[in-house]
Amino acid sequence: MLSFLATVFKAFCFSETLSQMVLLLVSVCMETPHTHGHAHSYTPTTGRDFSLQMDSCMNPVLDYSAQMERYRSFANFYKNGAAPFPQAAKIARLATPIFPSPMTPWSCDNGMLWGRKPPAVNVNVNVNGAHAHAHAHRTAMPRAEPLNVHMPSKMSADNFLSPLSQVGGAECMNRLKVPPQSSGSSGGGGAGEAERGGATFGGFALPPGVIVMTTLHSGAGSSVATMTDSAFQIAADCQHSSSASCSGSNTSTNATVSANNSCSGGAAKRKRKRCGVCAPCRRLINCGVCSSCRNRKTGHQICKFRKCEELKKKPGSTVEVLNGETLNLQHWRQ
DNA sequence: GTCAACGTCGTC
DNA sequence: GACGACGTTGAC
Repeated sequence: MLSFLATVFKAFCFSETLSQMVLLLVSVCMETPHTHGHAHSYTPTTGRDFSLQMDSCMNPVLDYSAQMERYRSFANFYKNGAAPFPQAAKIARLATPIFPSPMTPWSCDNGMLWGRKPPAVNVNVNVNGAHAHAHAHRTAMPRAEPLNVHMPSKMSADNFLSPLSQVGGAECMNRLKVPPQSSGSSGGGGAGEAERGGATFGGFALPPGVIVMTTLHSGAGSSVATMTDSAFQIAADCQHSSSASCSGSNTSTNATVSANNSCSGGAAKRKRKRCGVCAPCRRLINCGVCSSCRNRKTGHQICKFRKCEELKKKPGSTVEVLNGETLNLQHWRQ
């Protein structure tokens, strides 16, 4: 009987609505034990029985305050220097912001999310003054707003999933559906689509603010939470603005970009712009625990996990090709 | 003016 | 090379 109920519930969770799906996934992930060595108040269940898993899945959601306490304990743990901050691989696993709400899981001086519209992204990377069109038709990153901006106001106080829960499955899919990438978006389809088009989940795109979690239930009943690269980030807004090119754009943003970049030709050294398309650029959340985040006030540096891949390289060392791939010239010459 | 963040420099 | 501090730029 329990097995039957478990099966029914499992099917329900994975088919009814995305919200219920995410609820389950987040709950499972909350159960994922972490390895940074300090004790927490909750007791992870091993999942011998699915009904037990269900209990363990639901409790973290129901007991939201307890979960927030857990997150805060993480923050205090690292903030107090109780242990060296784990390296990147560990960060992705431990510091994954499984945020069940717009609330910040740990204190961060910038509130984890961008609070203002990012500056226009770099739409062309040039070498020797020659410009290349940005492959993505976007002139600026979409404004990253607190998640509850997009949600009904009552949501934050009650259930972070309620807005999604209030819609049926079909409507939910419609809401989540991101307009398909324009075929004219520089012809960069194929492998790069997922990268530019935001996170997808089970064949449908996810809107900004949805954290993608995937779980694998092994035959032994143990729940394993895995994450895609996009899981750590809030899916980027897929809305692309008008084509960004040095010659064709008539938007003010593009005009600015053009003026600020090589199209103006041999301008003095200027701040480079984030490419806006690499994975770090599309990440909207500051990790809150890296050195850049911790030293935000004095370091003036962007979160290490949001540092543009292009800006990490030395100026002039890369060239962007039309299909969106970036080639390292130094490597290219070898 | 405020704020985010790039560039640069000094230190380790 | 990594890191932190600071000046500065650019968007708002």
